[in-house]
Amino acid sequence: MSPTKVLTEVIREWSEIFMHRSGRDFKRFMDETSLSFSQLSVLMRLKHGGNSGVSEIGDQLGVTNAAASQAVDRLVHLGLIERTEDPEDRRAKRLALTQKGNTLIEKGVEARSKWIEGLTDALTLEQQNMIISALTLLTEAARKTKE
Amino acid sequence: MSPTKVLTEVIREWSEIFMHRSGRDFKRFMDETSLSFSQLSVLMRLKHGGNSGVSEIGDQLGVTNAAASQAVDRLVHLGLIERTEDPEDRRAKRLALTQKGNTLIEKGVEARSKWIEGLTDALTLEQQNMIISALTLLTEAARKTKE
DNA sequence: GGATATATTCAACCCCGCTTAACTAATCAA
DNA sequence: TTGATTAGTTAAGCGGGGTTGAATATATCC
Repeated sequence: MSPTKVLTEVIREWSEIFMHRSGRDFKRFMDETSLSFSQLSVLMRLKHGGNSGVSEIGDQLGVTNAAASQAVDRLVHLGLIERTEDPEDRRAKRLALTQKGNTLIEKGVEARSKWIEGLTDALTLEQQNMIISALTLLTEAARKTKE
Repeated sequence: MSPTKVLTEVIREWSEIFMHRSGRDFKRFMDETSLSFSQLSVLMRLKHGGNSGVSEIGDQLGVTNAAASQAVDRLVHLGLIERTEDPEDRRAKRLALTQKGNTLIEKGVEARSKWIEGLTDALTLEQQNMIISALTLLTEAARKTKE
């Protein structure tokens, strides 16, 4: 079997396990925070992709601006995001995570990566170093393919 | 900095990127298939954890049995799962993916791992081998920690 | 056999997030 | 300046998926 074929197979298996566990953790996170999929998507978008306006949120979520506006509004009332007028174009709003929103998302990421960290406890130092190198490679490659 | 500290950091970063992209892909998959988070959870449970009854589905989803029953019913009508009487205990039903449901989930997994496969194209053979080893280690470790 | 427990479904109701449509306000352009 | 366009909000209504509680059928226990 060619190495590329093996790599594909390995990636598939890992992705499946990762998605399965992370999906469960994500669901739990939704329940704990009482936030919907869309609401968390908005928060992660702001965390990851920087600030943006309401329409961009709607585009990303694949919903109408009205729906995006409502979602944003709920998050503002929860104190998780800030909605200020854009000084450059006073029709538009600039959205940003509040401190509270930011730490909430970081808690989520932390929770969802904790189980992987548990996996590495039993590994030798050499194996850990290999994983560091491998994930670093993947992370860098992913960063390069912008969006 | 200790290697464990670095490893934790590397895992966090990789998880964050992975979750972000996969989350987006998952959302797209939900839209394309017109299936809800819960419905896909049920399908993945059946794909992953083997067949089960309605109550177990409910437990896993964290909803009442009535809700689980309804979710199952919708999926049966969509032809994605099969609901047959359990011959051992005729009060219970045994749920299983149909061929259609199975290929649908596999399509989903494939779609969600494809972007990672794209990342590895530009890597040397040596780097690819390292990633194979690393992900294999992680996958095996994950399999060992049952559930 | 009769009482009780278990697995699932049915029925009625509720809430949330989406859509469409109408509206406000700011900007652009002739 | 005024008409068209763009960003966002608001209101009304719908549907999906949840809940509780009763109903049904089978299992289990004495």
